[in-house]
Amino acid sequence: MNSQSEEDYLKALYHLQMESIRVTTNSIADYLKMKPSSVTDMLKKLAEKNYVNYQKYKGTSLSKKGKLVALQIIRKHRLWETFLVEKLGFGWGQVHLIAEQLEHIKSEELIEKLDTFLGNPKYDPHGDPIPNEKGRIEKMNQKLLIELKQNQKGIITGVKRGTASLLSYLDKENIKLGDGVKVLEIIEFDGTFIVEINKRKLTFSEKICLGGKRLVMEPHSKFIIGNL
Amino acid sequence: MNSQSEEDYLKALYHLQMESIRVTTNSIADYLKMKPSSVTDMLKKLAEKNYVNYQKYKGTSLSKKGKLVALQIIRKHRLWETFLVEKLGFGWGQVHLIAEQLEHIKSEELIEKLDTFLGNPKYDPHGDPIPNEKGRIEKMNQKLLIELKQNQKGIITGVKRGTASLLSYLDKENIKLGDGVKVLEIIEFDGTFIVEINKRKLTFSEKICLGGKRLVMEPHSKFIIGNL
DNA sequence: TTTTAAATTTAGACTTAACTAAAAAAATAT
DNA sequence: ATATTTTTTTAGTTAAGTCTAAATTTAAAA
Repeated sequence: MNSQSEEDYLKALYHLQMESIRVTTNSIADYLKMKPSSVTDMLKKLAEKNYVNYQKYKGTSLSKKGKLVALQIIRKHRLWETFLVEKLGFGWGQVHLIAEQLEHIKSEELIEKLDTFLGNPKYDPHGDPIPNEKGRIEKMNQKLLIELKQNQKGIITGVKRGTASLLSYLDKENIKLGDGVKVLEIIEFDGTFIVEINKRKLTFSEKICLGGKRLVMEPHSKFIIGNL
Repeated sequence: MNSQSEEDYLKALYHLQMESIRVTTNSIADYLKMKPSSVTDMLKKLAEKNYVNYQKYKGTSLSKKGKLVALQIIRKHRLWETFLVEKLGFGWGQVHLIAEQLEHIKSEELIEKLDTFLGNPKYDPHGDPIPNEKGRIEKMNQKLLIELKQNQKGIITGVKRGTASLLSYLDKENIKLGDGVKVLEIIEFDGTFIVEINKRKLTFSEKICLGGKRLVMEPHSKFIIGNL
């Protein structure tokens, strides 16, 4: 049985591995808001348990075993988020912190019954895919909003890197998964998108559309357009 | 914010206070399966926080503040148990361990929304009352099975001191809250009850009917009969 | 290539919540 | 009323997971 803390590290590793191949000690520390020295300690422990491949100064990666555990936590997290939004009526922006606690509840049977209760959903309320019991993820055919040209249309199927404040904003504007988007205009000067959603004209700054700093190298758009 | 451990102690205190006025260090240790010395440490800490009235060698009682916290944890526990049974289809006997984890999830809003989702239930699946947000408990008019005489009838509205093995047994025999009970015969020799439930004849040993050791002084019957 | 800066690890300390063993207090029995 | 037993507390230890400060390694700049 793994501790809550171990699970947090494995999950962090998984998310960081999505974004860059080499996961550094500092990036984990940043992500988990801890000091690098604490991270080193835990990495040693996880390596001992064969959850990660760790070599001093060389960075870390999840082992097969570690990845599976990470995916199971992510499965729990996303199922609980779905429950909170679909059944309890929480907004997009409110569920993350609660799901962060619920994901550590230990019971195989609970999670399988929850999955059934929710109707075996494939995607969570943010449009992220829910891994199955074996850790398999079904990827959606998605594009980033930034990739759309003028007059092109799409359907919102997710929000990438959604911070609490962005998600609350979307809640407030009543923008949901499944809503159609049409790009009315892209202002060249600053990359602002003017779009139509639910017959309303909205303006998204480049920051909302892209998130992160290195626009050209790693264009992670906040909005994902695809077939819901 | 209280730790999981603190919450466990407060809940234990509450339950033990139901059964006897003076709660001793050893009884808490027994209940929580810990050593008395550990209990002493925690009691000091809880006294420091004004959750308990603790005086060396003199026993402990919950303060008003501590009782409120305990009742809120019990509220959460019982609402989650209701969810597990009503919505996810767990059996009576399976839910306790999971609810024991879920009761520590921190979010006022979550628990209020869960309450609404469940239709503001007054009693949990074991027939125990669910405290409201303010810690108020609505008591049911209940009798113990042992109090019934031959040929008297009742409705099962709860199971007192239900151990996992008893609850599993009841699950297996398909005995549920709301089922009618008629006492067919009481065997004087060993106090065995022969009852009819769901048109089936069943035999309950005195141990099932009473639980605990001191039958005369503290007759805590496992079954409770009342108006559901 | 040497120097400087940044990233990482090590060493040692702290906190929480448990433990064991021994001491002290209270309850019970003689 | 004293001796014995039981209960409770104290003192010191341990493990997990964090931290700070210092040392070491790697990466970047001059």
